[in-house]
Amino acid sequence: MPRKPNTDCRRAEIITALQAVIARQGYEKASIQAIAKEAGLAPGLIHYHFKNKQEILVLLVRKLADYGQQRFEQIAAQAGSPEARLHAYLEARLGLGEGAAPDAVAAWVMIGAEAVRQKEVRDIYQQAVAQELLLLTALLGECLIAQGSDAGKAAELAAGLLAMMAGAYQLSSSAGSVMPVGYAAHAAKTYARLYLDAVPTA
Amino acid sequence: MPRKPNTDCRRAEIITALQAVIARQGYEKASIQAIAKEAGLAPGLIHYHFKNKQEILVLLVRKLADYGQQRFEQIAAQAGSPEARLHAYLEARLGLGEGAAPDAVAAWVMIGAEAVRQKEVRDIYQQAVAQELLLLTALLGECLIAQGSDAGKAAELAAGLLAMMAGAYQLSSSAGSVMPVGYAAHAAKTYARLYLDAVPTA
Amino acid sequence: MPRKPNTDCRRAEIITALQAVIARQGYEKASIQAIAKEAGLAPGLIHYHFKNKQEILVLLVRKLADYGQQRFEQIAAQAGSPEARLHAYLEARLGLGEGAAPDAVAAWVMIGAEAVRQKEVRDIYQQAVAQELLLLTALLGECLIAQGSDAGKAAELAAGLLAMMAGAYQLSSSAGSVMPVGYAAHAAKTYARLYLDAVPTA
Amino acid sequence: MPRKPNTDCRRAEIITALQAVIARQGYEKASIQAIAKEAGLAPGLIHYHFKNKQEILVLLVRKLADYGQQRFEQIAAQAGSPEARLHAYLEARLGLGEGAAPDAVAAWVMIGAEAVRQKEVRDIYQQAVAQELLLLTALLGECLIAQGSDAGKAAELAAGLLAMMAGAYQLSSSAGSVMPVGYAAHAAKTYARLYLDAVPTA
DNA sequence: CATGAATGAGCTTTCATTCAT
DNA sequence: GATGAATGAAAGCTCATTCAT
Repeated sequence: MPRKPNTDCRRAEIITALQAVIARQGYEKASIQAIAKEAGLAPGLIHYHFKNKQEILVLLVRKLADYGQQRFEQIAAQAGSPEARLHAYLEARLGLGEGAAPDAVAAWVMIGAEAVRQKEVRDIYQQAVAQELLLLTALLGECLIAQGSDAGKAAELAAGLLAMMAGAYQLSSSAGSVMPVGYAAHAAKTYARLYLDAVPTA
Repeated sequence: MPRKPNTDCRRAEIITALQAVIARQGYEKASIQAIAKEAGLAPGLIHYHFKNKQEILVLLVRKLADYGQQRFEQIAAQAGSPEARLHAYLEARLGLGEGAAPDAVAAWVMIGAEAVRQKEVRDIYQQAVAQELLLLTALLGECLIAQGSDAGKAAELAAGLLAMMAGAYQLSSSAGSVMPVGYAAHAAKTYARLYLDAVPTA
Repeated sequence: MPRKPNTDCRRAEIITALQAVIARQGYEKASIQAIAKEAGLAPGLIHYHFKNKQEILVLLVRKLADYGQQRFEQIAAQAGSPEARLHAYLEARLGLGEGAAPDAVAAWVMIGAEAVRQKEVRDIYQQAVAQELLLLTALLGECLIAQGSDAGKAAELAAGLLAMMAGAYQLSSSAGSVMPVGYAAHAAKTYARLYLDAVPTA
Repeated sequence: MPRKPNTDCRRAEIITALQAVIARQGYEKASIQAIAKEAGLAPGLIHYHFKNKQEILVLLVRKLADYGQQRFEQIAAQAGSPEARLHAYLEARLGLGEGAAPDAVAAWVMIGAEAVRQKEVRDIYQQAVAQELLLLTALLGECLIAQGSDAGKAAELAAGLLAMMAGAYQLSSSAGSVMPVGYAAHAAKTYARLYLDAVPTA
């Protein structure tokens, strides 16, 4: 009587545990022991399910990147004007950045640092950034078209907004107490609004 | 004939070496061996000049924070309109962020991640962020007053700009190749310009 | 099939190994390598079973103190006169001090030196000394009462005997060859006998 | 104009500094840096005056042993009865052991532990112990002869008294607070008095 | 699948000793 | 004589990884 395989769920548990530990400790200090403890598993089991620590990290990066992507798809699927979608997007990203899922945000910040030194992480991280940039550009492009403007300026604004988002994540994790409360979503919306308004209609 | 102390210069060398290594490897992977090699010194000498690794980090954080502060003071000392000073400031910060001193920028990004997990680093980091926020707020306040507006909105804009700057640093270090070239300084100036223009004159 | 834990026995082995090494080398020179070698284990395993070296020491001190306590209880449980118990006690302590368990004696001497500089060791050591003093005082008190004297003088004699015992341990470990053979148990018994006889009966 | 050599006084300063540090820290933890700091000298100077750390230790052991010897000679030089000399001796040794020169006593205790593991130290330590034993035996022999008894029993009593003294030193350094105040000199005198009285006159 | 003991490399840190000045 | 920088070998400790059970 073979056991029912539970590999998939164990793997997910372990990845989630790494997310929690990495958010507190960073990747280097996220020891296998600590991950196992967080997941409530025996240390030896980690290497049964994963070849090595790096593999868990890679899958966590993918998971977090996909999570953002899914959120966008939900938003995109929503009915409503381009501008409504943009607001929903920024709210989803930056409302979250300020307390909603500090775990995921801090983990993402740590991964950003890890991306500086590990090519494998950097590749996935850059892919996620590029994708996000594309999505945001598309979203802004729709807004511009909806107001009868040329969509060409969307890329520039998207880059600025993405930087603002990345910075808001970083600062909320490391210096949240010295920043104004809840500034980020509002600042991003204002920036977008002013910028879009400034693009001349065709 | 007593030997002439050279501690100050050695300490500076070691701090600079840590900056270089931390920019490539992060703090955890910046081993004493690696720092010593970077500085061209024997490993044991590091601990002759510093109590421990943490002390070097703390001094590096201070040095980088002071560096930014000094740059601002140079700018502030320059003659010119508030707006000219603002532009000079953003150029100094973000021109730098895009290639001028990648070493310092990457080190600062790594330190931001370290700040998430180490209280001692976090405290200094937050102090630096708070200081930067004050400077930027003051700078923007002058701009608003110069155009006959109320300075009250300066803090909000300052927070948004600071986030954009932090994000630009982060992305330039970890995903520079997927971002548009030289977007950051321009995006920040545009954001500031549009925002300031939108504040009604008294 | 979970693996059966063997931590308790491994810990005991390691503590015993420390006792052997400390008896030869003292605590500072009892390196983890040396302890591991003595126990026939890999060095890394020591820190799997113990948080740090200090923890092993503390447990060794406790073990040795308890060992003395148990010996006393065996003696106290024996039938016989107070004086017989006293003789058995001194024989147990000082016969031991002169060859019976040189390992434990030398380790105890080294621990006494360590107690001078480490508060944590000192606390346990003092507790053991205080306990021994109480036991000896009680034992002597019974002797005095048995001969119809006041038990008040017991404390003074107990202190003197304890010092003689501690000194005999010290000298047997560091200068055994220059002391008369087997003097200690006899000297202690003589001291006790003369002292007790000198206390007036009520 | 040649400098006046101050080697002898420097060496004495360094030896005294080792005594102070060893009393607090033990020999292993008495680093050259710590000794130099205690003596108010530059670290490099230590090895100018001494071949190595061991040499300082050896000289300290000699110094402490000689110190005891000198004290005895002063006593021996005093006029008075053998018994008066014995009392003066015990007072000198054990009054000292209970607070008068805790520095020297603690250092001696540490050296006793070091003697267990270092042959070179052990040799000097044993020599000092043997010498002390001889002195004490002689002193007690005089007392016995003065009372018309045979001096043969002196050695046995001397050994017991020496152990009591060594133990009093050990306990005053490591567990002074749990022992009765000032017990040692009195206990030793009582022990000697009772023992001497019990030896039959010829 | 699961457990937890075991291994050994690598880290930070301490320190006796040497040596240029 | 004197200074203090410099060296390199060890120490304690952490940890990814392996493996017997």
